[in-house]
Amino acid sequence: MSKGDETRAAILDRAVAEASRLGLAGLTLGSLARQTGLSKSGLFAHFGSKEDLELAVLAAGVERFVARVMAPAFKAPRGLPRIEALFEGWLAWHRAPDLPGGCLFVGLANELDDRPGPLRDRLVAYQRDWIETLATAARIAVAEGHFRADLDCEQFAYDFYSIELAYHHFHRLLRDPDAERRARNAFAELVTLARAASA
Amino acid sequence: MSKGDETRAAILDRAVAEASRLGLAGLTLGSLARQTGLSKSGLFAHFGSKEDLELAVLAAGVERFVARVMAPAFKAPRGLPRIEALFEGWLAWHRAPDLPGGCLFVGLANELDDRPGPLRDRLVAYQRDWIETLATAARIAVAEGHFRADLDCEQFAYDFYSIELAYHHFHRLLRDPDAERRARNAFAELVTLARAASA
DNA sequence: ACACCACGCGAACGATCGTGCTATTCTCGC
DNA sequence: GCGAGAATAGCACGATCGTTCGCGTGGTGT
Repeated sequence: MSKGDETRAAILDRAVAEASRLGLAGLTLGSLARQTGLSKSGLFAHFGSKEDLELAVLAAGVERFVARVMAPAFKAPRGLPRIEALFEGWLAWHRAPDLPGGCLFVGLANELDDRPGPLRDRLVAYQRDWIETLATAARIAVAEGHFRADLDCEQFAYDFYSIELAYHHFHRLLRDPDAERRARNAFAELVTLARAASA
Repeated sequence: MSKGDETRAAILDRAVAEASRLGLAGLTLGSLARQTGLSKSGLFAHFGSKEDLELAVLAAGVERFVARVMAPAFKAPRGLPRIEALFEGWLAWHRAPDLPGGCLFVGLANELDDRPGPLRDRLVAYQRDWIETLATAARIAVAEGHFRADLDCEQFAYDFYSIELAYHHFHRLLRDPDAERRARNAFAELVTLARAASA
């Protein structure tokens, strides 16, 4: 890795952490330059524009998410074990030390939901992928006989996702010490319902 | 109402809408002045500082939320009907025309979760109130015999809230046309579980 | 109707934003 | 170890941020 790539990676490290805490609005070239010890223009040269930096931050976040949550889960056995691995991996993701502000995507989602552009488009695409992954995992669990045959797998993905969002909210905004327990309760209930024979 | 109060209210109207779409970061005195036809300094004079404006926006949002969601729900009969009214009122709240960016509080939550200060403190207090209201409503439903006796009412509030957050996410970011149906499904399931006799 | 004061405007402030240019320093292949 | 090209610094730019101040003007209470 050349010198340039090294510093670029170091910048992105700080940028991801900053974006996690303060969002893209709080991610400024000035503060980023201060934190990395670079000059503002020296830092800027690594990215053609602010938007390119933001895109790079998003890409770096996705890369980490895939490596830490997706990939390990796909090493777990198909069906319910994989779904449990996704749940656990995502819980750990929320508390990753390099994401001091919690899940990067939840923060970005609220900032970008009314701001059209390539950044928003990519985030939406990633989110759809992630939700589709959840739904597919549920379908596999049905095929494996872990979940009941008539399970609405898209609804399962929605409910799964809603637990994540609530955890983020209760943990990061309200600092609720019970947030994790509540999330686990909700997940256990969700799984129980998915296993049960249909009514 | 004096002239000053009138313009102040008009400013807050625009400010609430702007904060709903773009968050507090996108809420600038300049754009607000342009939209209201005031000069920047003239507008500024109505609020001692940007933070005071933000606090006023939050207060105005809470006022509307109470008037449109809380108050009507408390006119509904105690127990399950009231809980259903809370759910419906909140669904309507998300799509209020004066909140073009969706629920004001969800947007603010993500912006303030790592930004200490009086603004964050107040938002947290409001959110705790809202959650406590949900839990209390569930306890009443238990007392009325609508919900089973051993229901975990705090967990119920968590699950209820998670549906709201997921709806916001699927509706506003992903523009998912099924968002409302998914939310209703999840709510129906939540109620069913709360009614059922304990396992 | 008059006086007064709230109300709003205009100009300017220092800071910081993202972004160009030019120069200097450093790195790495030969 | 030298020369080419990448990497970084320095400086300046226009724009916009929140904020201050002084000055008019028009709404308001008597």
